[in-house]
Amino acid sequence: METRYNRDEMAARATRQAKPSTRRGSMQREAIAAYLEAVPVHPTAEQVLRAVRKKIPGLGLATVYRNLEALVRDGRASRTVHPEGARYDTRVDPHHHFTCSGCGVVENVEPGPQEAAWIKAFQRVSGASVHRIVADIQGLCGACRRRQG
Amino acid sequence: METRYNRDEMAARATRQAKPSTRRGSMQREAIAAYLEAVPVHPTAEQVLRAVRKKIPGLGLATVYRNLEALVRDGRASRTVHPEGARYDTRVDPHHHFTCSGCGVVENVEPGPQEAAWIKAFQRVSGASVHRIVADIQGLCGACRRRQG
DNA sequence: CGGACTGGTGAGAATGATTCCCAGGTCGAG
DNA sequence: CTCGACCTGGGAATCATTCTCACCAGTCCG
Repeated sequence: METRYNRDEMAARATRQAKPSTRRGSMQREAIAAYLEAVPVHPTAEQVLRAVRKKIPGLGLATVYRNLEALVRDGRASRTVHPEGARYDTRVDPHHHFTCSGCGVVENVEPGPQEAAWIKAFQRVSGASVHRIVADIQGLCGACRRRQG
Repeated sequence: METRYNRDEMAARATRQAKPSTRRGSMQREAIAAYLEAVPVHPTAEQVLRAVRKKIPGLGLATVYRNLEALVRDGRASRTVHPEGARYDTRVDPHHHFTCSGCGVVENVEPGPQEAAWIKAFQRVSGASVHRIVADIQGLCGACRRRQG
């Protein structure tokens, strides 16, 4: 209950968008998308909630999940499963992830040059068709490596 | 309560194992390990429970999780996170997974030949050290491809 | 033999992430 | 202004996983 929309924000969003007839997204959704784009880490839903609540104090967790799911469905974000909860990301083109087992940070990694050939060979041998490939590289980032051993 | 150990099974296990003094594992653990090794799919904990209960009817879910965790800790199995629950596997050497989005089956994929060079380049550029790399290839397996489109 | 100890067990409670449900609020069209 | 489509926040519900606990089998020590 008590939705308390912010008129100014809504107006600003409407201005930003080209189409006034079909209302797409909401202040909450755009705030979530903006946060995702602004932040280099790959946050969990909980992290998104905490961060966006600074802009929209009443924000609910269900709304965060709902909008993250919508962003993924619309191709504006991608979701990656991780041992400790799903991570979200605005990059939707093919890329991989590096996870530091020291500090838990997740960074993007560019695809390798020979990956396509490997996939092609796999498709030929197995008879399967490949839609996408996601690699998770696990290790210690430079900072953690220096700090630890 | 009511543990109801099966004497014959316990004896058989003891005979199978070389060391009689240090008791390692239990009938339940060995049954779980045997199932994992026998099955080509990458089962979830729930699937393991259902299958091994045919041998050990009273088996509890907590025991399955406990022993899967122990097997992973001892390097006898590996665990992979997946959008729908964790999957377990007796292969512990470097390899990747193919997931069919049609039937949900998970198959092993051998590492590509140029993977090592790619990792080496990544380590050089990022300053990180890599422990392991797990790729998940998503697509349609041959059977689902023929059945669908 | 007998009793303390260890390690494993099954049941059910607890947890944590995610989704569902619902009674609203907001906006645009008519 | 009213209607309807869409979206919201909160709390209940769900689901996988972990924790807690009373208990039991085998071992060690006397």
